[in-house]
Amino acid sequence: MGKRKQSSSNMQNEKFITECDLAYAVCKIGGRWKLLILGKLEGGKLRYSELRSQIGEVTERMLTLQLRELEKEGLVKRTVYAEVPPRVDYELTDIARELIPAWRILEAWGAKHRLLAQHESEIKEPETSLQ
Amino acid sequence: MGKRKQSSSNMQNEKFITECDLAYAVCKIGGRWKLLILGKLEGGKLRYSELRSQIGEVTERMLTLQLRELEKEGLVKRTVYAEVPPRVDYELTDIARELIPAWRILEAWGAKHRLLAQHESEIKEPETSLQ
DNA sequence: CCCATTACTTACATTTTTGTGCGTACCGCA
DNA sequence: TGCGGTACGCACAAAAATGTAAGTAATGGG
Repeated sequence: MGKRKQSSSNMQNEKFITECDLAYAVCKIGGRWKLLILGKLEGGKLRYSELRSQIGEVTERMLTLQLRELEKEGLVKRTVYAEVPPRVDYELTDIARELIPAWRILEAWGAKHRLLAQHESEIKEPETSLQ
Repeated sequence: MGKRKQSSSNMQNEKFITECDLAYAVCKIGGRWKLLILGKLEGGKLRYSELRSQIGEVTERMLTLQLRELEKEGLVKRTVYAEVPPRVDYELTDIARELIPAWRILEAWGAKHRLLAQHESEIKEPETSLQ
């Protein structure tokens, strides 16, 4: 999340991979906390502190980093009010909203297959099988 | 990609985050080479060596790791033939195919916004502006 | 016996991402 | 003058992902 080495193989490969439109898109939403943030913002504008408390586990540093990236990528809009104490709020851009249909599908898929996966693991691993 | 520390904050956070169905789903396809692999397999079965040569930049190690994960996640099916030299092929599972509609949307989004992003950067950075 | 082929392993190095803890500016209020 | 609240920034550390270079097994063919 800090600057990256432009010349590393890693970076070159990323460029190569994101020539695929699909990989490019997933890349934009692939950060650890990004989807959670975007999800919270679907309901409307939120301030930094609201996001922080709604997400709970996220640290301020991570929240800031992810918001900055989302902003750069054009998925969220950041608005700063010249007040003290400071007030900043974040909202989805139209570009982000275009992704919502895809989110819905992925969400449904996730819900379905997570349940299946849990079920399977229950079958495979009977709780502390004696003998 | 090696084993992960079950107790790390990182791991705990991942568990927390993937309680969100959407994040869970994206997590499954989020590896570096996964989407490229899945994309190639959309056209049908391919053997290991075919994938390797079609993707080009990927190393054998990475290809193997990503395929193993996709297999664990139930997105690809691996078939080994008892021959020498060995022959192994990979194909999408039904679970993976359920994701295709979402891929199409993301792909279209990626194509559209990548072009826009390129266009913007051309405006902002006139090619080696003299004076 | 030596070689080529395929689909991997393994050990190791590098790069990137994520997390921790603490510090900052601003101003109004007590 | 000291304190509290907001939205960060920074240095550092840990963990995870990715990349590099080499090696392996099995076996049919020369």
